[in-house]
Amino acid sequence: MSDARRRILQAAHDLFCSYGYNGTSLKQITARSGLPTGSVYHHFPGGKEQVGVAVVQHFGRVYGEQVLAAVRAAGDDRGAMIRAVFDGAASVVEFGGFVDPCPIGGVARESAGASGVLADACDDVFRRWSDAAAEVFQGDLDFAMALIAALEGGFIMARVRRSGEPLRAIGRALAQGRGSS
Amino acid sequence: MSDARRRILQAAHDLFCSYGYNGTSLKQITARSGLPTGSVYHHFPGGKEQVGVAVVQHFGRVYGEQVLAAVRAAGDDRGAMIRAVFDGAASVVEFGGFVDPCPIGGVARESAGASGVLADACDDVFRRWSDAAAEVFQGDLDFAMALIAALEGGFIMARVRRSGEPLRAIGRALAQGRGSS
DNA sequence: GTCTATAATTTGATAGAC
DNA sequence: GTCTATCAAATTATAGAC
Repeated sequence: MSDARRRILQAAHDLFCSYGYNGTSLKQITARSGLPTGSVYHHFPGGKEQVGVAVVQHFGRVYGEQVLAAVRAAGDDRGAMIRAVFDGAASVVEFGGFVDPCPIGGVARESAGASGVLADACDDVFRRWSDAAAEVFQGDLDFAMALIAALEGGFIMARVRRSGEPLRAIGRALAQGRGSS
Repeated sequence: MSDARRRILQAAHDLFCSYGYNGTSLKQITARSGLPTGSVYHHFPGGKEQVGVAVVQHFGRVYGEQVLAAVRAAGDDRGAMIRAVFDGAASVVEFGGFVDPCPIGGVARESAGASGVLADACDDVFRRWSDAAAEVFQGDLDFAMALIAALEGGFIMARVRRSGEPLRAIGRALAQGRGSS
């Protein structure tokens, strides 16, 4: 991947995390990446929508690996795993000034009714995350999806409250009765 | 509440559910409500942001009552309650053509990094929902928040997949070990 | 591949007649 | 309270020099 492409994706990612997909303009992306409009359209002829798809695909993989690593690091105890993920998410949100730590959920909600290719890219990421998490949880795909959904919802609640506590509360609730240590 | 105000709120609600807050223009709201720009600014001098706050406050109350009624109707069995809520949500999403059944979560995510008054209105709604649900669940505020977060996340997953199944899967997972019938 | 200039449209919002 | 006309700014996208 070229340096220019990387800078565009990183800038778009950061802006989507703060303002969402529709709330971010192409001008903001060029300003933050330091590259002019022409370069963005050279690397992404499909314009903003193609940038969005690339952000979802690239960072969907990155965050999937990160969360999975955090889950595995927590060991065998399922309750401890859950607590570790949500407590970690709370810390990240608090430390980051209550910016969305991941752009996927926001892009998904904004694109669901408007852009088929963006929505499909988001669905694909959710499927990969769910399948990967299900492996850790002894094939329990239902619980894996519940975990991801609760994480996405928790990000929303934590951001508008400007507090990591909702995420920690959700982690406590989900760990309950799941072998929490 | 005047008829004009009601029509504006309903139009904005419907559009937010389909396209989100930033994805909806004032022109779309006037077209759908059948009222001109001047009327919108007469009833909402604060413009689009004030319309957004009013939508969140009004429909936050409406949907809070609806979900609470559904929860109570399911009876004493906590697992059955949870299943009823998520199965019901899945049906609503499927029947509605995979439009968001509630605009709050989307507005919350889009406003969190941009509009203080909108984010505060969303936080207020989440607090009311959580407190009301906690009463049903014997004061378990953690679990009430987890339920709401999972519902919000489930809406996102269901919409991009164009299927109610993610919501049903999440309901099964959360009901597990909670006295499901 | 990078950059500037600009086109065509849409945005939220205002003014003022009725 | 309703409605039309309009503004200034921002939007995505394109053309073409370098």
